[in-house]
Order: sequence, then structure tokens, then C-alpha cells
Amino acid sequence: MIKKIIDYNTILSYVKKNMEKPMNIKDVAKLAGVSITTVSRVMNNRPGVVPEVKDRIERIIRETGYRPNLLARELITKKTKTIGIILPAMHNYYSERVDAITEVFKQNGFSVMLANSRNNLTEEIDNFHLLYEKQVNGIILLATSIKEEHIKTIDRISQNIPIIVMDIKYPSETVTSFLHNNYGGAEDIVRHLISLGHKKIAFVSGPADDFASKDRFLAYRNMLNQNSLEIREEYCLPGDYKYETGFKAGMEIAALKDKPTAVFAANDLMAIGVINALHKNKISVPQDISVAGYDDIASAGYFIPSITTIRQHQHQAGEMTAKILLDKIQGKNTDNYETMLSGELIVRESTRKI
Amino acid sequence: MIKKIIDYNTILSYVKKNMEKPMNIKDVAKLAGVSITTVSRVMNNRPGVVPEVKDRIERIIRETGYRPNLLARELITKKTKTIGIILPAMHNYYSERVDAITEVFKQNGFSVMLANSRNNLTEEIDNFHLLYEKQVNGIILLATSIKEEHIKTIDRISQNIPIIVMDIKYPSETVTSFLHNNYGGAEDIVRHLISLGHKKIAFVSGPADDFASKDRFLAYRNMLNQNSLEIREEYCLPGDYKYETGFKAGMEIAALKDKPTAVFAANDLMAIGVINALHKNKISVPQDISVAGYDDIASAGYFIPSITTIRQHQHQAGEMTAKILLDKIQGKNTDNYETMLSGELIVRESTRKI
DNA sequence: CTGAAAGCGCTAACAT
DNA sequence: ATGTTAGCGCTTTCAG
Repeated sequence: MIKKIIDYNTILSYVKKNMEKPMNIKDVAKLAGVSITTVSRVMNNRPGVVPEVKDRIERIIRETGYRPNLLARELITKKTKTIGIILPAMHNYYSERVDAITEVFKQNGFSVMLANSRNNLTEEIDNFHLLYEKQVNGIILLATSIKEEHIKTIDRISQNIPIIVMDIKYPSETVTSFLHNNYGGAEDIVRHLISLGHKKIAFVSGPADDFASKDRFLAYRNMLNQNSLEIREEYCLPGDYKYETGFKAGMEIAALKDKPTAVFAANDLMAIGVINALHKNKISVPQDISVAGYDDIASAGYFIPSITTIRQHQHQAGEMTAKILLDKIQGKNTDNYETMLSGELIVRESTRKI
Repeated sequence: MIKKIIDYNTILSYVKKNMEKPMNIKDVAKLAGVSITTVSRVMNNRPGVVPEVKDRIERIIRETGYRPNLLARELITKKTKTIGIILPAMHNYYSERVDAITEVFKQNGFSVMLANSRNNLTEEIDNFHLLYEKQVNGIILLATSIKEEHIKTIDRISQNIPIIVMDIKYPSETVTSFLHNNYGGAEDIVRHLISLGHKKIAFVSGPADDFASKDRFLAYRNMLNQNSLEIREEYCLPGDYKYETGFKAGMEIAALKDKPTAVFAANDLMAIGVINALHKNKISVPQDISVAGYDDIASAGYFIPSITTIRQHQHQAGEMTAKILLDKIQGKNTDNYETMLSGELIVRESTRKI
């Protein structure tokens, strides 16, 4: 029997000849003078390959830059060791959570693929199907609203792989939801404003169908009711979480004859919009009107005045969600439930005693 | 011959019995009483299936919720019709570009997968391999720096699939780069400040190894030189694009005996930090000191004072990049070159005549 | 310790 | 118009 001694030039010339197509396991086997089974063993760190052969194969893999075709591998093993996260949009707001989720899965040998739905329902549903068809082992949806289409898709897919819905209470028992306690956070904000002596408190909402905004509004109404404060129609202003609608709401407030003494905006960006609009009308915050936001985005801390808001524990939320999903993938903890994480009131300059 | 008439209950009971595993093409074929080839034909909208059979198969697919295994399909067709985008981090800054890239590829029947490297070199390299092994048809790297490891990986992978590097001039001819004209934009900022009469201009840099920041600094130095203005060491302050370092630089500037009359921060966030620090020291912007930023992030427009900056045409950049990659994937336009897109000076309140 | 053969779920010639 | 067969690149029995 002849021992194959392969020099670098032989490899190079082989690679060059077949360069149009990526190498496959057969090419490596041929170069090493072994069967593909042996190459597979080496790639997967399985025992039973004599060191000399192992070294030879490893050298060839290194020098040719051969990479296995994961489609083939995953097709046969039926494990992609990949999870998918569906994002409504690429936004800082999700960054911490996505990083935390990634961290947990990396540590457990999984990779994470992100799919961006660009605020588009059809794309969001498409992303579900895409990830599912690409055989991911689990999906996390960062949700802003749940429509009929979601339910149809999610109920079906969740029969085969676990799905976790974040930020919205999913309306059936087929999947687990992970929520921020928007209701409780909004209560904290309004309670804070009331404790400062405010009786005329306005609210700027998020998008009409946004789950978080609905909860924040509900808490606003209930807290006012509980404290025997009037809920005035002209104090409930529509917004969509964007700066512009906050600004618009601020302008409307400035135009009111009987102005509120405090404004609770459903997120920080709109709070900043409100403040700027008031500022344009020579109304200063917090001297004349207090303004509070929600989410504690980075700029809430450095805006002048800095914004009173609710901080959500995004890292922890991501980590907890990832662990729940991981357990489900590994077959532990199969029942679905709802987890809720409370936020934290951060009092800053934008609110003060009346 | 017996015509198969399949009712919903038959399907349901079949599905229920085999529910543990997802359905495959064989199950559909069995239910429809045809061969898998025929099912494949229907799925791929190929002609040569009589309407009656086609309807039957489609109904079964609909009612069972069967979805093809893309791993198998892609393994054989050798086309994933998927591209990958590697992000340094989940950040608003990339949102517009990613959306534009996605738009172009969607319209051409491709899907887009995002991989988040969490500001980590190892993960970035891993993401390259992951996407490559998952057989994507092209990769776009949103780069912040190019290290030895990148070159090794990119040079190898680009032999098989096209790669485009954004934001950094890639140091070899193996891939195409797409750049913003940071040098030109920074020139515009400094020229603007000089034209307002400023002679003492400070600079707050980005991270030491950041390509864009280097170019912005280079332009700053050269413009000062060209205008016979002194480059003072104490006016060149280190930063890292984050708010905090901008704030720190602002504090240092405030402590200077001979203060600059203008500050050019390498991005908007640091400009905001500088302004806040100056504000804390009772130095007002732009009355006492002018401050300019870079990037035109959303808050640059609504910060008080609004920030003079350079707007980068992110949507256009994404669109152009996507089209270049698409051409490469389709085999047109095989040579690599460098494209540069100029920004636009946006003059706002934060800078004014001395 | 190593290789031959079967097969993952699908598509694509090639029959019929 | 439909089915049969081969095979994509890999892993996994099962022999030797």
C-alpha cells in the first residue's frame, strides 16, 4: 500500500482546476486519498481516525479553505441548530434584547438569524414561512400587533417548532408570550405625576393597534379614574411613536385654552417631540408643564431637560426569552404560559411638582 | 381506475397521526394519490398537470399547511436565492440601508438574512462562514474596520460568492467596496465653519480604528492646513461615537483656557454630548461655540439647538449596493471597483457666524 | 480503523 | 400527463 504524501502544490493545482465550484467532501476525500466517511469523521471530531490521517485531512481542509455545505448536513441530521428572530424593523430599541438572545444561544451552540419585516404584515408572515422552511429550530417574534394572519401562521408552525411572541399577549395557548408590564409601568408614571400634584394630565398614544400603547392608555385612564380625575377628550392625543406626532400633539396642547399641567407620552421620542413643540410656544418644561415618556431610550437621559420615563429591562427580557425557547427546543418545559417583566420608574428633570 | 376523492376528515386524521414530524412531499403525494414528481410540479408552478389533479394537490397543501423543506430544494437546485447582510450591531444607523437592500432583493425574488456580529470580530468572521456554509448567494458586509482575519476570510469566500464591503475601502481587488465620501463631507463641514469666520476649530474623533472617522479627521487636518489654521493638539479630542465621550470632550473643551470657537464632532451623538457638556458649563451653543456633527441622525433635527451635520444618502447607498451585488450574482459586471457616494451639508442652528 | 451503501427531501432528466 | 430513476452533499448504520 502506498502512503499518500500530498504537497501544497498538488492541492493548489487541484483547487485551481476546480475553482468554479466550491469544494465538497468528495474533493477533500480524493485529495486525502480516503473515503468521504473518514473526512466526515474528522470534520465532526469523531474518534476512530488514526492521527496521521486526521492530520492530513485537517491540513487539506485548512489549505483549501473547504467548508461543509450546511444544507446537506442539516438535511440529514434534521437539526439546523439555528433559531430565527423576526423583527418589525431594524431599531435600536431591539438591540439589547437581540444581543442577549444571541448570547444565550451562542453559548448553547446555536446560531441566530434575523429577519426584518420592515413594518409590513405580509413580509412578517413571509418571514415566518421562510424561517420555517429553512428549518430553524425555533422562532422569536418581536411583535407590535397580532392579526388574523399571524394566528393562522403561528398556530400552524408552532405545531412543529416552538415560537415565542414578545411584547404581546398571544391570544391562544399554542405559544408562550413574554411581555413587558406596560400597564404597571404606565401606572407608575401616572402615579408619579399625581403625587407631584398634577390633576390635569394629557396622554399621547402610540399607533392605534399597538398592544403596548393600548395597555399604557388603559392604565392612564384607570389611574385617573381611581383618583377621581377627569379624563378629558382634548387631553387624549393620537400619536404613532414617532417624533413628529409627538411634536404635533405638543402644538395642540400649546393651543389649548385650558392646558394640562402634565403630559404622559407613550414613548420617549414623542415626549421629546412634545417638549420641543412646547418650547417653540415659549412653554418651558418642567417649569410650566411636566412631560414624561416611556422606554428610557438613550436620548431620554441626555435630552435637555432629561426625561422622566420607564426603563424596561431589555437585556433580562432577552435572556429570559431565550432560555424559555431553548428549554422548549430541548423538550423540557413544553407548556405555554405568559411571563411578564416589570419596568422601573426613572425620575428625571422633565417632571416636577406643580 | 378509481378516482381519489379525499375529504377533509381523511386529511385531518392523516395529519394527526403523523403530527410529530412535519409533513414532507411524500405525505402530500400519498394523500393526493400521485407521485412526488407531480406534487413538485404543482409546487413549482410547472405546466403539465391536469387542472383536476392540480386543484386536489393544492387543496391538500393548503389544508395540511405543508411547507417544502428548503434545505432539500436548495441542496439540489444549488440556488438559495438568499443573500446575507452582516451587521456590526443592531442600530438605527443601518436601518434605511438594510431596508433599501431588502427592497431590491425582494423585487428580484431573493430573501435577505441578517447576521448580527455584536461588535465582535470573532462573531463577524463566524457570521461570514455561517452564511457561506448556508450557501447564501452573496454577502454584504457593513464594515467598521478591516482586520487580517477579514482579509483571509473574505478573499477565500469571494472566490465562490460575491461579497460587497460597505463603508470601508477594501484593500484588495477581490471584492467591490461601496463608500460614503467621508473625506468630502468632513471638508464641507470644516469649510462651512471657516466660512462662518471660525479659526479655532476642535475635532472629536470616532474610535481609533474606524475608517470613516479617520477620513473625517484627515479632511479636518488638511482643510485647516490649506487655510493656514493651526492644528492644536488640545483641540483634537478622542471619542468613540458614543454620547459619553462627546460629553467628556465637551467638558475638556469647557476647561480650556483658550477655547475653540467651533467644534466638529465625528458624529451627531457626540456633537449632542459636546453641547450638553458645554451647556452644563454655561457655555451656550451656538452663541458662544458652534458645534457640528456628522450623519444626520433623526435627533440631529430635533435637538435644541438643531445640529448642523452631513446627511448621508442611506437609501440610495443601499439601493446602489444591492444592485451591484445583484448584477454580480447574475454574472454581469464581474470586475470589482469602488463606488463612492457624497453626502450633503445640512446647516442648522448649532453653527453660526463668529 | 476504515469504507460501502443507504438515505435525508427534494428536483430534473428521462421514460412511458 | 404522469411516473421512475438518479443524485445534490452530507451523515450514519453496518461490514470488514
